[in-house]
Amino acid sequence: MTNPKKRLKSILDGTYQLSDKSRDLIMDILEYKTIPKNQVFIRRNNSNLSEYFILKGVCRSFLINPSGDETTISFFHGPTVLTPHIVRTVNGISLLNFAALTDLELAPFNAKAFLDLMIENVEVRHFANTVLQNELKQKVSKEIGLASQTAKERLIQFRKDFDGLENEVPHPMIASYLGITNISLSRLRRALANR
Amino acid sequence: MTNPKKRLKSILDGTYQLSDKSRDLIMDILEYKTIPKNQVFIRRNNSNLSEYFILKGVCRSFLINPSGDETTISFFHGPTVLTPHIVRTVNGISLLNFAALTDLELAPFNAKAFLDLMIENVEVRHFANTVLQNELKQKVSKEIGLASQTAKERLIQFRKDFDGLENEVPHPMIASYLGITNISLSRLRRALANR
DNA sequence: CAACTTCTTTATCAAATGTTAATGACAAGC
DNA sequence: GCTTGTCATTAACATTTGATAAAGAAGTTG
Repeated sequence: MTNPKKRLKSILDGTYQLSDKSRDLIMDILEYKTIPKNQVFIRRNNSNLSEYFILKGVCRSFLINPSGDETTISFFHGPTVLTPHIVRTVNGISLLNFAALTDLELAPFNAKAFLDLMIENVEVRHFANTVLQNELKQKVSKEIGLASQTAKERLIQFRKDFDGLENEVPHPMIASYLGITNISLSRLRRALANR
Repeated sequence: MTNPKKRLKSILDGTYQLSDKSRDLIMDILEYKTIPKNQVFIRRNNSNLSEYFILKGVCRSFLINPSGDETTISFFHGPTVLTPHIVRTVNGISLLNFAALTDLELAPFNAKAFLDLMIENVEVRHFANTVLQNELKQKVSKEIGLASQTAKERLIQFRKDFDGLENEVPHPMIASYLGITNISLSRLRRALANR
C-alpha cells in the first residue's frame, strides 16, 4: 500500500503543487481498485459517476463506429489522471469506452464529491483546472497534428508523447489513434528504421 | 441595440435555460464591441482575459506552424459562444489566434468576473459547464472524424456542422480545417456535385 | 515438438491526396 | 474598357495511403 500512495503523490504534485491539507482532502475520498487486462471499465452510453487516477498500467479511450471498427481516441500511461468526468460524460452517461491494455491499478473517486471539494477549496479548484487545461491542450495538439502533419510526422510525435507505448500496445490501436491503417503503420515503422 | 439583446438571449437560452435573475447577472458584466473583417482580435502568446459571445458574424481560431502555414482549428458562426477562456489560455496567455472572417459584433466580458458569478450562482455554473461540454464534444467529434473518416466524409460532415460557411469563407481555411489542401477540397466539391 | 493463435510484416494493385503550375472567374479600382 | 488582384478550378505527375491476401514471427498449449 506504500507504492500506491507514492504514485498518487507523484500524480498530484506533477499536476499542481497542493498544500498537504488540500492533498489530504483529495486522498480522503479515494478508493482503490484493480482492473484486469482487456477489461472495458467504462462503457459508452452507460452511467459513470467517477473520476480516476491511474496508479499503474496502460489504458485507452475508444469508440466503435457503425461498421464495427474501433477508433482509439487517446492512451493513458500511469501514473496519470484519466480524462475528467465532465469532459467524457453528459448527465452522468459516458460518451466514450475505456479499456485496460495491461492490468490496471486505479484510484477512483466520486465526481460529485470532488466537485464539492473544488467549490470549497481554491487549491483543489486550481488542480482541477490544470487537469482540464492539460486535457484540452493535448486535444488541440492532436487536432493540429491530424489536420496538418503527415502520418510519418504524427508517428514521430506519438513516440515523443507516449514513449515506449509502441512496444506495449497492439499496433491497430496505435494506427487508429494516428488516423491510419495498421498496414500503413508497419510501412512507416520500416521507413523510420531506414532498412 | 434591441437586436444584440435578442441575439444574446438566443445564445444563452440555446445553451442552458437560465432564470431571468441569473441571465441578468451575466448581462450585467457584458460589454459590446465590433471588429472589422480580417482583424485578428485574439493573438497567440498575448494576454487575454475575456470571454466572448459572438452576436453576429463569422470568425475562426487558427495557428501558424513553423513553415508559416495556417491551420484552422475551428469556425464560429454567430450567434454563439467563443471557446471558453480556460480552454484557450494558460495563465492568461492565449494559445490560439482568433480572426474575424466577416465584420463581427462581439459581447466580451471579464473572465474573472464570470468565474466569480459561476462560484456564487449554481445556474451560471451549469451554463458554463454546458458550454464546456459542448466545446469538448465538438473536439472529440472532430478528432474522430479526422482519425477515421475520408476527406469526402469530413466535407459532408462539415456542411452539416457549418451550413452555408462553404460559400462565406476562403476555401484554404476550410481545407486546413478538414486536414486537406485547397486543391483536394476543390476536387471533392466537384465529385460531390457529380459533374 | 507440432498445432494453433495472435500479431506484424510484406507484396500487389487501386484509390486518394499532395505538389506545382497553369487556367478560369470575378470583382475593384483606374 | 482595361488592368490588377484574389480566389477557385483544372491538369499532370509524384507520393502516400488503403484494401486484400499471403507470409513471417513469436508465444501458448497439448
